[in-house]
Amino acid sequence: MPRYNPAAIEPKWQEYWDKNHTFRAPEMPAEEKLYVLDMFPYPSGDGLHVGHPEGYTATDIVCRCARMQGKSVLHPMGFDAFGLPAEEHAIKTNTPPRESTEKNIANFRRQLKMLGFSYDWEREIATTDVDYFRWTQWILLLLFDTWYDHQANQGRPIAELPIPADVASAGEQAIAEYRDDHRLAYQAEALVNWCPALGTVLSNEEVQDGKSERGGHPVKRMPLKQWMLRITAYGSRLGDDLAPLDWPESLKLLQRNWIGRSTGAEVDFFIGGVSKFESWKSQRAASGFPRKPGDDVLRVYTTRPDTLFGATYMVLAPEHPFTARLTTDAQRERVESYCMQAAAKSDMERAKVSKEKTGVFTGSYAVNPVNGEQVPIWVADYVLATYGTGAIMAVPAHDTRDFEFAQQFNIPIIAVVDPGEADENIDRAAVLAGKQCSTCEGVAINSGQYDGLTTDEFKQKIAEVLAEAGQGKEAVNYKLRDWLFSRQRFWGEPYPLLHEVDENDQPTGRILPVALDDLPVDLPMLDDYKPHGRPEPPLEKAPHDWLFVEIEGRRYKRETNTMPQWAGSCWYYLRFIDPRNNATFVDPAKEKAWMPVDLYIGGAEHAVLHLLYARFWHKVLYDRGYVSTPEPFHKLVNQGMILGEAEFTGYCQDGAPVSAADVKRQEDGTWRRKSDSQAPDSQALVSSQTVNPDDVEKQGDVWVLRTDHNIQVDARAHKMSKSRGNVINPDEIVREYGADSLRLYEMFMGPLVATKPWNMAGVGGVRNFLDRVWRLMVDYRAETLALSDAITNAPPTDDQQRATHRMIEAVSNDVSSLDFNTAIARMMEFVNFFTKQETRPHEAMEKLVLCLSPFAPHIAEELWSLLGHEKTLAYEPWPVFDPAWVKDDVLEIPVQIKGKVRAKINVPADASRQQLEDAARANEKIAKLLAEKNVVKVIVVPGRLVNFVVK
RNA sequence: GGGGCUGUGGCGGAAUUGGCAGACGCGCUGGAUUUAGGAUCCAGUUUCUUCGGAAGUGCAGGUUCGAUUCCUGUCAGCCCCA
Repeated sequence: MPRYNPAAIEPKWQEYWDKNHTFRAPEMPAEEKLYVLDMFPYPSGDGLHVGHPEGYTATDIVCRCARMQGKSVLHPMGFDAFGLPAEEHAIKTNTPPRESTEKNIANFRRQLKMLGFSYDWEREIATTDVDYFRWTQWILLLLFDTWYDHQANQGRPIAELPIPADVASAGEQAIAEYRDDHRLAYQAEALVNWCPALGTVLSNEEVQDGKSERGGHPVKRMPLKQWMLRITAYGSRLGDDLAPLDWPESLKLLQRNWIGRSTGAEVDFFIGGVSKFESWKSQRAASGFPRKPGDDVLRVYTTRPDTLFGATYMVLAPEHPFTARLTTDAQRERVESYCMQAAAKSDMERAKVSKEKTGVFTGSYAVNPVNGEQVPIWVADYVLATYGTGAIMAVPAHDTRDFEFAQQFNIPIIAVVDPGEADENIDRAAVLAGKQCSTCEGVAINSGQYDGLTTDEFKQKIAEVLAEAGQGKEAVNYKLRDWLFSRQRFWGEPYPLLHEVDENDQPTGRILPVALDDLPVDLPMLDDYKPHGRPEPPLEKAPHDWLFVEIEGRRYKRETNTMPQWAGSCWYYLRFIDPRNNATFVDPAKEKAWMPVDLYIGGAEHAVLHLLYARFWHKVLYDRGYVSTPEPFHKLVNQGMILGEAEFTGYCQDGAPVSAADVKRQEDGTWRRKSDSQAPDSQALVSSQTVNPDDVEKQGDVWVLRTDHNIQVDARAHKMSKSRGNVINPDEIVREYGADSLRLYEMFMGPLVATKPWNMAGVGGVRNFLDRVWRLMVDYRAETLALSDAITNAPPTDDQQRATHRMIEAVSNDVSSLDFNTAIARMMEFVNFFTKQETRPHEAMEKLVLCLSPFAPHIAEELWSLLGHEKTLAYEPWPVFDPAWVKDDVLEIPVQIKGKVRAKINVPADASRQQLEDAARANEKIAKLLAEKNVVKVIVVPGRLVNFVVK
C-alpha cells in the first residue's frame, strides 16, 4: 500500500499513542511547565462542529512542539455536560438526562480521538461526574462561607465578619440575618420568565418578544426567591487585574465595559410628607446615612449628583417593593395594570432608547433633599429593578430618556448645567430653556448656593454635604449585576444547602450547609421529567426521602434550585491538574506547580461571561488561600469563526430579479425594495435565493448576473447553520481526506483569530500537499511500503541546507507566534523545492517530518518509522536551525529613484552603505536615469534598498 | 445611537521597525506524461498597455525620500453593547 492512505495510518497511530500513554502528563512538571487549555465543549447531540477543531488543533500544535522542546506539558480535555438540551430530551423521551449526556460525550470523545489530539485522556472530566460536581458544591459552600471585606479588599470567612453592636444586641436571629446579608452566596427575589402554558420557567434565550420560543405561549416575568452570587464585590478587581494579562486588548475592553464601573452617589428622598421633612432632616443629621434605607425614603443611585436641583420627578421600576405602597387609591387601577403589562416585557425591550416612553403617576410625592421641593413619583418600565436601587431621580434636562419621558408627560424640565458654547452641536439657548437635552458637563445654574461650580467641583462638594447631612453617600455602581445563580431546572448541580422547616414543612429561614463529609449531593432519580406546572424548580417533585433530611432532631428540606451551566466551567481548569483527588479539589503543591494556564484558546462567544465568572471564582479561591495566582489564564486567544462556503445571493420581486443594490435588510430578516416610493414599512417585500456561481461575473467591485449586468448579487459567506444547510461535518472530512488534512486545512485557512469561510477545494489542496510529502519519501510505485530511491545518506548540498534551515527557522518562529498558516506555507515551499531535487538527503527529510509532526502527526509518525525509527517522534528534539544557513551571501536589492523601483542589484549581504550606493550608481540603467538629474539625497538601508531622491 | 474589528488578484490569504505588493494554497491557462484520470510533473496567471512602460492594497486627503503598514475624514461589512 504505497499510496498515502490516512484511513489506515491514522487509527493505527491513535491506537499506538493510547496503548503507550504517549501523552500522559507528569503529576508534577519536571522542567519548564506549559499548561495549554482548550475551552471544553458542550457535548451536543450534533457532534463536533468544524469550529471546534480549529482551536483544538492550534493548541495541539503548540503542545506537541513544546514536548519536543523538552517542556512538561499539561494538555487536558473534558466536557461541559450539564445543559438544557439534555433536559429537554429527558422530558421528551422520559429517560434520565445522564443517559443522553453520556452517549453524546462518547461520540465527542470518539471524534476528538479521531483527530489525533495529544490530550492526556486519563485526565478527562465531565462537569456531570458526581466526583467532579462534589467539588463544585464544595466551592459553592465556600462562597456561602465568604463575605467581602471592602477595607482589606478581600474575601474572608464569614466567621470573621464584624458584627455591629446594634445587631449583636438584637439577638441570634439578627446576627444570622446580618451574616446572610453579607455572604457571597445569598438569596434574593429575582424575576424569572414563567410560562404557565409550558408549566416551566424559561431562560432568557428561550423567550422571544415576550413569548416562549417553543410554542409561542405568553411568558410572565415574576419574582421568585433565588440564589445570587455577589460578583459585584469583586467588580473593581475584575476590572483592574485585567491590565497585566496577555489577552487581546479588545477583549479586555469588552470585559471592562461589561463590568461598567461608575462612580456617583446614593441619595435618599424622603417620602413621609413635606411637613415632616424638617424633622427627618435633623434626625438624619444626627444618625448619619443608614446602611439600609428605611420605609420613609426612596433611595436612588445617580452618577450625576450635581444635577440634583434639576430632579423634577422620580421613577420606580414596576417591580420596586414600594410601588404598591406609594400608589394612591385613585391611581391604583392604572398603576396595577401598567405593572402587569411591564411584567410581560423583557429587559431588552424595556431598555430600548428608541422606544416610546410609557409610565403612570403613582399619586405620591417625594421631597428633594437639596431644596425641599416636592417631586412626583412615577412608575415606568424604562427603569430596571435590577440596576442601581431600582429607583431613579429623573433629571430631564440632562438625561436623554428622562427628557423624552418628561416631554411626553408634560413634566417640568429645569436646566441646571450650562453646557457653554464649546460644542457646536449643542444649542445652548435651547438647553437653558429646557427645550433640548444635554448630557455633557458644564457649569452649575439654578442650583442655589452651588451656582457657578463646574460639574466635577459640584459632584465632590455635594457628596460631602450629603454625607454630612446623612442624606447620601458616595457610591460605586456596576452595570455588572450580582449573578443570578439558580435555575429552575433538573439537570444541574444540586445546591448543597438545607432549609430548616417547621412541623408543616414551611421554611423557618434558617439555612444549613450540607456537611463537607456528606458531599456530594447527587441528583435524585425521578419517575418522569415532565414539568409539574408550578414556577418552583422540578426537584420539588423529588421523592421525599431525598427532599427531606433530619439532622440532630431538626427537619430540613433540600434547596431545590440547581446551579446554572456556568458553574462547572468556572473551575475545571483547576481540576485537570489533579482530576482524581478524593481528598481535596486540587492538591496545593500541584496547583502551585502548574498554574496559571499559560495558553487558553476558545471562541469569542465566551469572551465576557465565562471568562468573567471563572475569574470571579478564582479570586474567591485565591482570597481564601486555595490557589496561588490571582488570575487563572495568562494568555488568552479567541479563535475566529469558521463560516460556510461563500455563496451568491440574488433577489426577486414577484419573480423578476432585483439588484442587490436596491435591497435593504429589515430588522426581522426580510428584505424590502429601497427604490419603492412607499413609506419604509410598506415597501415591496423581496425574496432571496442562492445563485449558481456560473451565472455571475465580476464587474468592477460588484458581482452581477451574466445575463443582466444591471442586476447585482451579494457575494458572501454565512454562518454555518442547520437551516441554511451549509454545515460541514468533521466525520465526512476525515473519511474523505483524513484527519491530518482537516487539521492542516483549518490551520492553513488564514490567521487563527480571523473569521474565514470554508472552502472544500482548499481541503483538497492541503491533502495534495500531504500526498506530495508522502511521495517525497515513499516509493509509491513499489509493491510494498519502502523509501524512495531518491532518499540518500549523502550530505545535503548548500542549497538544500539553506532550504532546510530556513524552513526550520520559519516554522519555529511561526508556531511560537501562532501564525500556523504561514508555517504551513513554508513547509510547502520546502516540499516544492525538494520535489525537484533528484537526491533527497535523509537528514533533511527527517527535519521536515519533525517540523510537520505537530500539524499532521499521523503521517509524520508513519514517515518517521519508515525513515528507520522505532519509537514515536513525540519526544524527539525539535530541529534547530543553523543561522549560518538562513542568511544569503549575496542579496538582490532594489534600487529606487524617488521611491520607484528602477533596477535590482546583486550585492554581498554585508555590503556597507557606501558599497551599496556605489553598486547602485554603477548599475547601467540607474546610471542612465541619474545622468541628467540632480541627486538631492541618497537613502541607503543596508540589506534592504537604495533610494535616490532626485530633482 | 455608542464601542470594537475588518476591507489587498476570480477566491482564501502573505508582506520584520514604514523599505521589491500579491509568498503559499485554490481556481484558471498551456505543455509533458499516461490505457485512462477529478492522477502526476513542468511553466504561466493583479490590471491596462502603443510592449517603452503605466496604474494598483474600499474611497478622499495628510505625514514621509518612501505608506498595505502611521494620522484625519469617509463608505461598506461583521461583532458587541444599548
